Amino acid sequence: MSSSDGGRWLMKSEPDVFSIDHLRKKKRERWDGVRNYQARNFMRSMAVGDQVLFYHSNAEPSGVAGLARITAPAIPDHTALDPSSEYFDPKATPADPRWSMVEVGFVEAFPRVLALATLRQVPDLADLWLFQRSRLSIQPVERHHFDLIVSLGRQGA
DNA sequence: GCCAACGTTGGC
DNA sequence: GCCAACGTTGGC
Repeated sequence: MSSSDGGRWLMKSEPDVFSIDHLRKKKRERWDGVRNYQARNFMRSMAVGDQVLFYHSNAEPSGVAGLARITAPAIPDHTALDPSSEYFDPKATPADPRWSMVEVGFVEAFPRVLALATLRQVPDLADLWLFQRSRLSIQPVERHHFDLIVSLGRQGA
C-alpha cells in the first residue's frame, strides 16, 4: 500500500471491547458510539479510502496495533436512538440523530503493537496530536507522521 | 486503582 | 455566557 491522496486518521478502540483482531475477523465494522463532537466532526469529514491507524487504548501496551481504512462515509449513528443501547442519547431524535458513524475495514495488523511509550521517544513525532490531545478518540494524522508510524509498525518496533 | 486532563452540564 | 461541579478518558 502506498500513500494515497486521501485523509489520514487515528482511531482509538479499547481492545477488550474491539481490537484489531476483531476487525480482522469481521473485515468491516461500523464505528458507532462516538459521543464527542470533535471526534464526530472528524468522522463527517472522512472519505472512503482514507487511511486509519488503529490504536489500542487502555491496553497493555497502549499503542498503534495496525492499519484500517474507511469503507463507508458517515451516516447517522442509530445506537443514539435505541434506548436499549449503552450509547443511547435521550437528546437524539430521528430528525436530528446528533451522532454519526463511519464504517472501517481491516487492512493489516502490525507484528506487535507499536507502543505509545515507543512513539514518544521518536523525535520526528514530537508534535503528534496524540500526545497533546490524549482524550480525543478520533484525530487527523499528518502524512509524514503517518508514514513514519507505518514504517515503525511494520518493523515491529 | 489512581488521578490528571478535559469535555459537558446546569445554575445563576 | 460564566464557571463550578461532575463525569469520562486513558496513561501509568
